[in-house]
Amino acid sequence: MNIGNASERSGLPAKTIRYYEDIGLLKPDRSDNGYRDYSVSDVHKLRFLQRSRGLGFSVEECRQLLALYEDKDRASADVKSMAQSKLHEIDRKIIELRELQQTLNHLIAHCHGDQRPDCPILENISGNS
Amino acid sequence: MNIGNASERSGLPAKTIRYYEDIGLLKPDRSDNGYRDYSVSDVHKLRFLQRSRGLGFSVEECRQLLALYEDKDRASADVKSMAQSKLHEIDRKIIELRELQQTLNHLIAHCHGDQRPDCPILENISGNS
DNA sequence: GATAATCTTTCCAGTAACTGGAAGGTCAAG
DNA sequence: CTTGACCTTCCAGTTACTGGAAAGATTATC
Repeated sequence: MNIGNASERSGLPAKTIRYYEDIGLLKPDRSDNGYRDYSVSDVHKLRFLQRSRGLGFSVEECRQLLALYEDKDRASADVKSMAQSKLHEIDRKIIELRELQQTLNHLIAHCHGDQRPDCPILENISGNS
Repeated sequence: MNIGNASERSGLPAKTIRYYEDIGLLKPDRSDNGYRDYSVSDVHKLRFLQRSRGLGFSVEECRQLLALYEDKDRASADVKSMAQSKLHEIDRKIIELRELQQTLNHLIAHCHGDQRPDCPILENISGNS
């Protein structure tokens, strides 16, 4: 499939997809006309990149995560410990998102334009867990 | 408090804190010696920035969220709808993180170095919800 | 079959959000 | 009063895109 189609399915702009190829995150086939030809598996990788980038993982982290399910010859222990550490990171991110959510909920519930100078939200907004 | 202290408490490097000042996210006082002097409220903002940046919100989104609890004169409806839309974004992010988590769990459970070329993880990694 | 619209290609420059390093001023300890 | 750990500004470099030009390929319309 062409890049436009891959872009639509992955949610990433074509520009970004080409950039990801430049930095070696994937290597799609080329059609006879020179156009990039993306497989279903390529699209899965792109979609994966789209998500994890949007959730605060760096490109290098994404590269590792992609390698994780591509390097089939890797030792099981390696793979597991890598995935495990990312799982912990994700746990932490979910907790932080919940705290952010609480903060915004407090904001909605308690501050309707009439709050005092030292609104308690200020104490909460930094996530005092 | 000096920038080093603010850096420690917020989890942001001093460089980044100065950069955030450059782009107008906060304006700490200055001591007589010219050193930046951060208030507790400044540190809350920095901590807030540290978190939301790490969770995939852009600097401009963070600027809006900061404005949201600083602009005390704003119409309540404005504030609420803004916070509300961010809440929805956060909901979506939490769901995406859970899906990422599932993907990694499957990876750990099913792929210990002996998977076939078309590992089912590939289907899952893109989050087919 | 010409032509126009809509792809696609590469390349190069610009932006966003930092990050590192130099050159120099300030401060607290010994 | 000097040493070391701070702090300052400024300028250059990096990461991760993003926009635009110039040109070739494909598809739609006349």
